Amino acid sequence: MDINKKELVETLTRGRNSAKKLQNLLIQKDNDDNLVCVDDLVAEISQSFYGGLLVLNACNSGDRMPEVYTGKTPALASKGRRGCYKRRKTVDSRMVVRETIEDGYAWRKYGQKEILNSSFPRCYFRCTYKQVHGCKALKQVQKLEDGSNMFHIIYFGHHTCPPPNITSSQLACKNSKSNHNFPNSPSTITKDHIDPSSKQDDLSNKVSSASSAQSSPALVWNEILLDEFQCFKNDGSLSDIAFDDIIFS
DNA sequence: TGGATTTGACCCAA
DNA sequence: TTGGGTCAAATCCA
Repeated sequence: MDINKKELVETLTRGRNSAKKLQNLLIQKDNDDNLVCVDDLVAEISQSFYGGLLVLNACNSGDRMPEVYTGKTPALASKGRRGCYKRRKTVDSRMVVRETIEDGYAWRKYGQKEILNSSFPRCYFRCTYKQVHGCKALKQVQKLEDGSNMFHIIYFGHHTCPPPNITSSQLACKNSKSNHNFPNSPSTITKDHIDPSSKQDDLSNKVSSASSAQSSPALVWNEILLDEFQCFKNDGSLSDIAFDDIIFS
């Protein structure tokens, strides 16, 4: 347990440091060469929070420490002939763990695979507007094994299509009971796509803010981090820690 | 009827 | 050799 706490502190500290670096980069924003670095930082921040969540879950359940996401997820990519592809570079990936898989964008499911040693399939989505706007955004969704009803979501690439007509503040916190509809999102996905057994769960109508980060990076990422923090806090795991203490101290 | 989803096959990287 | 990412025909549904 103490080891887990130490691991959690280290993981969240790493995320905090990455967030600081990212914040500085976004403020400077005067060098295009920083873009790849920003992506790396974003991925690391996301991974740090995911790792922290895994540690917390392990603490709560008394389970053995899970392996923390390392960012070395093999990935997909281009095509040509059927089944012909190159695995995607992880530098352009962003990972989140959420109770909901909705994010306001319109996604079209193009595949689903049973994953070895995993109870739940991994689902593959691409932007609905791939044809119209040539949007290359992709998304992988897999339900977590820990019974927490949360989803491991990995975004690849960025939306080049127009963003959904919502602001990040309109996006719901996962623990809110309100529902949101997005008229310009013809095919927003729900939990049913990943876990059909969850049809009765009204959480399926919630949205997340993760993939809206492309529109205004600094502000939105701040909100994403705050959102993640709120969820940890609502889990009861971070009740005595302030958001600013973790992220922007 | 057209767009979205399902699902088995294909094929590459590890 | 095998796990996993993608394709595309079949099917579903509004």
